[in-house]
Amino acid sequence: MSRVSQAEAQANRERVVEAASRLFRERGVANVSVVDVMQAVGLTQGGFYKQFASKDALVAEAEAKGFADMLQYLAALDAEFDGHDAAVSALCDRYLSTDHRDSPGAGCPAAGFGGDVAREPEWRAPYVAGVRDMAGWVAPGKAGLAGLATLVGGMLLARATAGSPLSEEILEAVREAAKPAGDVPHG
Amino acid sequence: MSRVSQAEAQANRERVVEAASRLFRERGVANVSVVDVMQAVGLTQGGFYKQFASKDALVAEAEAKGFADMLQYLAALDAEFDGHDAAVSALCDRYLSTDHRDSPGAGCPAAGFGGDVAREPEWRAPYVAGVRDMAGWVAPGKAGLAGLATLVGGMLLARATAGSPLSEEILEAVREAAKPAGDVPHG
DNA sequence: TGTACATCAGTGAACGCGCGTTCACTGATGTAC
DNA sequence: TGTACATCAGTGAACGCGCGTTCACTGATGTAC
Repeated sequence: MSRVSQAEAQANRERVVEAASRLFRERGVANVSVVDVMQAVGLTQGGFYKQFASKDALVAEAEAKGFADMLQYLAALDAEFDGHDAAVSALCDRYLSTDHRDSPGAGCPAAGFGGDVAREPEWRAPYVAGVRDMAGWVAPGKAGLAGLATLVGGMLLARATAGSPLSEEILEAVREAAKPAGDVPHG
Repeated sequence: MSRVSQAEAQANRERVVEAASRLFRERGVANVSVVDVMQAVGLTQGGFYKQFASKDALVAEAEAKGFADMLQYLAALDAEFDGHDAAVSALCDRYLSTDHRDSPGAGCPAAGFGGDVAREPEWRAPYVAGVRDMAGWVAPGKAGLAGLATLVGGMLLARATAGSPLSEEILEAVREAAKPAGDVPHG
């Protein structure tokens, strides 16, 4: 295969960003190579630089894609539940689940990219925008920031202790603490 | 320099663990090489394997050292303040400070190692033990786990957004939410 | 206490390997006429 | 619509580099007598 159509090239580019967004969240940016990403979409490494200036540039796009997907998921929760409070409560349950803990590649970008972004100032712009958006959905102002911090911290601790009973204890404890007061259980 | 005394060798070994514990928290395990660690204590890379089986083995010791230092710090807080509740409240203020945000190498190991440990099952044993100890100090049972999650999540988000005003907003919001109810301000 | 020698912490060069990036090349796509 | 050719997405080999780890060597330490 050599040249492909412009539409196919654009689709390939998007698939690269999606694969990178997933792999970076699963293994961390430093543990995923350009070869890994390109192989994940069935291409060879050489073509990468026809689409991206550098691996760093891909990281920024992968973050933005992760947050865009997350916001879409949050909007879908609002559509699914009757009232925003119920949607927020449902997010707490789903966020602090073993499913989410064990699927970082498809999970929250604030948790999945946080460790890497904390160390690399160059990657912060999409992260800052994404955190503002997510926190704003959880609740206006400080309550949303604090609520998001609890969710993200709970997920980080649950993942870092996965395989020990402590991990499930953390999920349960944070689930109870994070849900809006006066909430009733739902399935 | 060639052979040194047994006491000096033991001291060198401890200095290596301390330097590794600091560097790993600052830059992440994957971004710190064995050469980096040995240079930080003024030794050459070859001698590393006289003291440690592998870089992985060093990670486990560096985690344990980080948590041991943290627990010592928490014990010192209890000695400094009048009553455990006051000590916990003081921890929230100091934990969620810009000083702590900007000093990951000397800061909380649950936050500093969390991102790496979440990805590497082999490194989890010291982390699980450390999180249990820290959470137990914050409060017994689920309240301690949830409280620690909020602190760790707040610090992760604050570090990943450092350089933006959002970072300080997060610290303030989580500080207010994390402190025990009915607490009075202190300096 | 003094001597002879075995031990081994630390040195520094080397190893194979995978990394991010570059580049000459390929050949279907897209375009000018 | 058909032809001629320029474009450029993707290939695959190569680059210099830093990684974790190994190893022959050094010489002061530690010990046996």
